[in-house]
Amino acid sequence: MTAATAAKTQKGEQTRALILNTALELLEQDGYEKTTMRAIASKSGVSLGNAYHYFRSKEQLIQAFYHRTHEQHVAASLPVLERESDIKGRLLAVMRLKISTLEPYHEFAGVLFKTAADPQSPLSPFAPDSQRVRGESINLFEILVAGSKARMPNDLRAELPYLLWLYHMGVILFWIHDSSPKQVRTYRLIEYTVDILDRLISLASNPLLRPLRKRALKLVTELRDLGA
Amino acid sequence: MTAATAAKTQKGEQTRALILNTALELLEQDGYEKTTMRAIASKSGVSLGNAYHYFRSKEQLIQAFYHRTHEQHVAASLPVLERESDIKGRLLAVMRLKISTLEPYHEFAGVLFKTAADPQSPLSPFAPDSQRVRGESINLFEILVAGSKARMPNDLRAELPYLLWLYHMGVILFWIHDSSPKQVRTYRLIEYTVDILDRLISLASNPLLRPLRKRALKLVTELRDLGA
DNA sequence: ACCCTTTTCTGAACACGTTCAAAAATCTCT
DNA sequence: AGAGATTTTTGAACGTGTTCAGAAAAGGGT
Repeated sequence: MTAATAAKTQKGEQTRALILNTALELLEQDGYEKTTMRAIASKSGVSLGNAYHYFRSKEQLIQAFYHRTHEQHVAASLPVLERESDIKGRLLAVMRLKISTLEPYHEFAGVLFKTAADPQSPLSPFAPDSQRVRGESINLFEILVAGSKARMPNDLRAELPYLLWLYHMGVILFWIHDSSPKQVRTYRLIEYTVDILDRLISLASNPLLRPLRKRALKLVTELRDLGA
Repeated sequence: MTAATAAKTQKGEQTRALILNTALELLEQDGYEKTTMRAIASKSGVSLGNAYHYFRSKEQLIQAFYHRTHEQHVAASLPVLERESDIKGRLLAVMRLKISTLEPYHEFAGVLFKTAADPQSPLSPFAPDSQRVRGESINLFEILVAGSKARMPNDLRAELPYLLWLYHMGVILFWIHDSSPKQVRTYRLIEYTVDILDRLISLASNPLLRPLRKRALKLVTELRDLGA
């Protein structure tokens, strides 16, 4: 169980769900700062201490929020991935949907990422605690790659989902700092970078670039091994 | 003045400096969490309120810390840049020095980055408030590029410092999450990526890659314009 | 039905970052 | 040197996230 104190009773499950739901509700409604633990407890009709019985910290609550938006994103992406086979189109759609899914929360996304960037936080995308969420997230890009007809070297194909996930994290980081109206810059960034990535994937089969490709992929795998 | 309330009197300057110094001292000694505003004020022999007269927030204090490590990094880099002309060697040295400069603070660097990642925070590397620091930081890479004999297209040469700064931010992000002993993984990352970047710069003159290069550079400039 | 264990829940407390009105010290100008 | 304006400094207060000892409720076995 990646979460905090699990509920061990039927009643417990109920209370836990109640707190979580009101938390998400308040979070969307009032943003991060205004959503105090006291407000959550109060609106849930629960004592402050009880909220902490089910959620180790305020960040825990946020993690649940993350997970929800991720599920929305996957739900929105899958239908598109069914009918689009071009890898460029697939990636473009998935990335655009990611941003549009996150759009309503742009205001306090900074705080989200802020806690996520702290490696000591269980919220960190690289932390073991969020491994499940990360796995699910990468999984989407596995589907994206597997279902495309794009021709590319096998070694690249194996690592591409992870690389695209990394890329997608970078785009989110950009988006968080993007204060342009309707986040125009982020959408522009996506259009450009997806085009560039598409070209790079095409070029990857070129023998001229083979050493470079090998080198880059070795970097990825070696760092992964060093991590474990 | 990017800082908080400036000191307007000689005495004020003194107190301001006193608070800042004890803050940095405690920060290095006890880490972020243990260094409370009360502790800083207390050790400085000043009231809590007075600390807030000179520093708008705890984060402000941290920004000063950032700046100090940056200056140390530049001081360590310049001598090397004098005697090394190969761009690969220059970049390798600068990046290694960056990490070794930061090394003592790895433990609480997460918190540093945590606040830095919040776009609403003046500490954010992309925020207008830290423009000066960012400018100085990019400046180091301008020196790095200008003093190298590497041949490359002019359009790339113009944007390379900024791109390298971006790259260096990415490495720092990786370093923060790197819990391997002595941060071996980060140093490995640097070796690999510097090699790759060096090869990419060499390849950039190749006509085959011209459209890709143009496209990538247009992305950079266009996003910059959209930002302003 | 009883007791004992486990779980749920409460309310008060703590330390923290931050704010603010007002006192004290300092500066400025005549 | 003195008066008025500005700056520095204080101390108390507020609301926050979080903790904890223990009360209340629920569950389980005989």
